[in-house]
Amino acid sequence: MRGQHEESKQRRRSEIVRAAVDVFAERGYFAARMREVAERAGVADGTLYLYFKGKEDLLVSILEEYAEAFLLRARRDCESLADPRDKLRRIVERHLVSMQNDRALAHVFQIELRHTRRFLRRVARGKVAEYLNLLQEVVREGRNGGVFRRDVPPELAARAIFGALDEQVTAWVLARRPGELRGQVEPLLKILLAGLAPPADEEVDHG
Amino acid sequence: MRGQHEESKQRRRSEIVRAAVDVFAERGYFAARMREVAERAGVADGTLYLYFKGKEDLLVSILEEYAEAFLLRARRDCESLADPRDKLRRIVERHLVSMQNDRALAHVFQIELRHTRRFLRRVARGKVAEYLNLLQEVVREGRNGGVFRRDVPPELAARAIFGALDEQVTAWVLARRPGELRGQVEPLLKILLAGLAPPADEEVDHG
Amino acid sequence: MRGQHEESKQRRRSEIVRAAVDVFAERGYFAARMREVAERAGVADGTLYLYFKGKEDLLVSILEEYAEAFLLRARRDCESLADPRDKLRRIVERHLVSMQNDRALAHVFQIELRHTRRFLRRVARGKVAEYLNLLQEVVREGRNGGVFRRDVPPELAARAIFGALDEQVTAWVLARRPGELRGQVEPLLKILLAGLAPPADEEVDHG
Amino acid sequence: MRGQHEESKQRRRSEIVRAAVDVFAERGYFAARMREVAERAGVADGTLYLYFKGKEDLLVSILEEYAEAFLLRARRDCESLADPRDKLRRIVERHLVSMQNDRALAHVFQIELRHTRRFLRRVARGKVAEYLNLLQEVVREGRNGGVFRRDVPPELAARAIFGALDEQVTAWVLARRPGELRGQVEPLLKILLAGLAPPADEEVDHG
DNA sequence: TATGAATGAGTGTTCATTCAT
DNA sequence: GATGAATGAACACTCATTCAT
Repeated sequence: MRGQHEESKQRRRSEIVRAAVDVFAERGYFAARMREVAERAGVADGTLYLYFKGKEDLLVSILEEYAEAFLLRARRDCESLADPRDKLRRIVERHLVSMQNDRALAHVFQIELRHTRRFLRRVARGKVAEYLNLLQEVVREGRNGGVFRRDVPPELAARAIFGALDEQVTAWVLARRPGELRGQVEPLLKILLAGLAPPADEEVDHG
Repeated sequence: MRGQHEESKQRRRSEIVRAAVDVFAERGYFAARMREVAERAGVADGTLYLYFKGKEDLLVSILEEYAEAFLLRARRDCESLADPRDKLRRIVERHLVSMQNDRALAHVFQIELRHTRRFLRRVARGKVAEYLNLLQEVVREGRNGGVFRRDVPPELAARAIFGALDEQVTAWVLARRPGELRGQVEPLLKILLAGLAPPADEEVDHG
Repeated sequence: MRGQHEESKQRRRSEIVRAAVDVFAERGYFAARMREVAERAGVADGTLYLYFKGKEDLLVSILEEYAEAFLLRARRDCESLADPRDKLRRIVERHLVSMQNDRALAHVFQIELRHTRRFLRRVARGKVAEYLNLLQEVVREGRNGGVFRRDVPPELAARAIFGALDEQVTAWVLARRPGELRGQVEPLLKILLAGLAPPADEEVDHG
Repeated sequence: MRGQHEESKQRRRSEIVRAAVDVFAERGYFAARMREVAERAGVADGTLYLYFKGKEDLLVSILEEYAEAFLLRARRDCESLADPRDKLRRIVERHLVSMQNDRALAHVFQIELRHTRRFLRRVARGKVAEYLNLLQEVVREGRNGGVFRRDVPPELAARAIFGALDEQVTAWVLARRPGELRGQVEPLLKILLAGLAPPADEEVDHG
């Protein structure tokens, strides 16, 4: 049957992507060997090329498979919540918890995906751009709703939020004895929400 | 004279480091060829190895030469100012302006220096750690002085500040049509200072 | 079929070893280029490394492939003969004739295999040691049988035999107009057999 | 004064040659660095080239300085003795004792001087050829005097003598726990003299 | 589809030698 | 003569990718 076939193909693809995450996290992208990915996935060298164009495509696929899923969940979260501050809260929480739940993946996201300018510009930042757009949207909503300040450009605010989050994760990934990421949700939110809150003297739009 | 000799040696070293910054920024660290660095610096291939152990040492030296200078200036700034909020303002300003003034260097800092976990952990993050320590110190002072909030760990706050700054620079480096980094100083400071300000309900230490 | 596969693999391996013998003999080990060996064997550069660890392993393999075969034949010869003098005669004959039949190989044996102390000690001399052991065994037998002198240590005698043989081959290999090695069998044997014969005044063991 | 100057120049030259012997013996010719030779001799890198054409010339000079001296002494020995058997005895003794007295030099002679065919043919074997000529001369005298056999070509006999000697030294140089070379003089002579003695049935020339 | 043997492009680094001082 | 900083040619090996089976 066709469907079954498709499904098994998809499953193998995912297995290979997972193997790549683990190998890239262990060895680093450049030191990682396609052969090792193949071995870990339980297939022959050549089989990798039936599913992926090459080594870089494998990296891209990691990003697509996992970042896409993350973005999807984040967008759904936002749809299900009304207050932009709640949306932000949920995003921060999901971001940190997701990373904590899969350290190998976090490693790949924080380090391996940032290798070359070309890659960064064309691929990785594409997903980051989507993420930044989502954050920007939330910020914009908050501005319009009067719960976030209007005196900073939403793009800048979105980048600040992402950067603050991103750096917590990077530090955690590189730490020899990593602590808890989840525990950083609340303190980080305090800073971000206070930082985004309208200043006392800000004129409010009284529709 | 010995001093003159030492001096000319140091000058040549710096010329090579500069050539490396430019080549690494243009091609990326891995795609960069030592030969190209040598040509750009106006020396023979082998001469590079009289001044540096190898390609990676060249990367490390970039970090050391420029990051060290940046840190030194940042520390001096802090010493010359009393209010932690002013210190933060000056650091943010210096960070963004320094990067804007040397885009090739910014490129190397934001992208090329993050290549491998080993390198990141052992070398690049060493300097970041120093920077984070400086930020942490400022935050701590602010807490003690009652101008910054006490309900978030200073390490986390420092990472949030650094991350927010870092992401602005990365976006600027990757942008096809980069705008002004300097113009982001004030809006970013608004967010950071508001985010760090003591909440209205925080108990204040009245010495 | 598995056997066929193994067989073809073995054949290719031998072809590469042969190519290496010829190239090493022509250019010398250090001046020889792996690329040239590959070309001569009709394979790609990288293929060499599927069969051998590297350039030195190729040298070792020459020794193993050919010296092993020589030693095997020499041992069989000895087993098939009773009189130690006949054994010696056969060894000398085989040694000189083998070399004469493959001058490129002789070149590699006499010169290229002696390059570095480390190599000599660990590898080449291992085979020489086996050869010396065989010669020693023959000498010892001759002593016990009363046909060889007892007043010299068998190890020394074995080395003298080997050295005398070896030097004939070296001279032949280096000669611009090499003569016949085979013709040296009889005169050399005269010296060796007379040199090893028990002296007139030696006490004989009358079982 | 000119003579003094020449003398000091000659002394420095010898110091460098000695340094080369030691470094080549320790590291092997190829692994040896000119810089190390210079350091050991207490001169700057460039100074080596005031005394020698290059690395290979240094090797040649070792041969010339030491082999020449050896040959000279050997020739004098022969002149001072009448009986060819005594000459052979003295040569064997000198050969083994000289080597034993300078193991580093022996190492260079037995191994490092045999590196490349070109070198071997043009240089090293030149000295060996002189040595072989001397041995041949002794053998020829012995033949004429009726004390050595006539049924083997003197060249072959000379090579057999040299080879037998040479192999004792090589084994000693490569031995991890080298014994005494001097002790091998007598047993080796027994074999050689017996091997060269006229066979019982040989017709004797009664001039 | 899957295999895995074969391919071959690509480069950092060493070190003998030179030569301006 | 002596120095030693500078030169630049030279090459084994890896590994992502292909393709005949």
